[in-house]
Amino acid sequence: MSPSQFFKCLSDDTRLRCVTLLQKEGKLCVCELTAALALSQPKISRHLASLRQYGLLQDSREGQWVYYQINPKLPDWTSPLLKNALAAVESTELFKSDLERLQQMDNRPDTVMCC
Amino acid sequence: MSPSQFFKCLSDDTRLRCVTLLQKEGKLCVCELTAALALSQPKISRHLASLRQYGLLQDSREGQWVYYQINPKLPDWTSPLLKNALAAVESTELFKSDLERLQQMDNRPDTVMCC
DNA sequence: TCTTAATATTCGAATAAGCATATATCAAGA
DNA sequence: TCTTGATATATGCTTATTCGAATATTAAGA
Repeated sequence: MSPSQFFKCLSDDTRLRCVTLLQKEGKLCVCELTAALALSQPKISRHLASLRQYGLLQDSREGQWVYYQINPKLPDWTSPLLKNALAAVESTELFKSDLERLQQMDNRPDTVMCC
Repeated sequence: MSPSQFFKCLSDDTRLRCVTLLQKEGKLCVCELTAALALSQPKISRHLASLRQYGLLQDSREGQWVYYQINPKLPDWTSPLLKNALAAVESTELFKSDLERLQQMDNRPDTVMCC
């Protein structure tokens, strides 16, 4: 992935919010991201797919759920950018609402499926 | 400027190369950027105008020449990101060529106009 | 197998981006 | 004022992006 492609991944609010949440939470499934961002499922899914195609995210299926996380095999130059992007987005109202909706979500798969 | 708008500014190769050169050189006029990137003048000018409209760049006319530089009044969260972007782009072949063409440019206004 | 929840994909439409070419503006100097 | 070099903008076109709505797929459980 080239630098400009990396920035293109973060150039859309929906994608940037997903990537930021994933940095903060580690691993989230599509329904959690859908609830957190309060957007339609196809919209979230489409953006996650494009982030995966660029190599920024990695997906893994666990039963019914598909989890996404930041691809651990990204080139070195991306880490500081991701870290500073997180810092920039974290303080926005938009992102605070995302986090709040995520925490207040009912039936989060992690808590339901355990053991 | 929102974070996603900031990233959109850097999501195009032409714009990213301009911003990177400007970070490295401080201040360049349109003809220098045109020579460095080896692209058409209208193309460069259009992208510079959009970077200016987003507030990422600042322009200043000095006689015939219009100089562009990184806007010194950017929000704080942009500085580390710009620094990271510079580091990421600097090592690319594309950018090395840009720098080389700039250094080998004839009649650079800075050198010609002095005193 | 039937159903349901989760996720992905397709389709068509609207909008935005990007480009090359041509032309306009602006400043300096003859 | 005329010309020239530097820069900006307009035009017409093509391609990308984004979206909502509908539909397909997948996995789990009854």
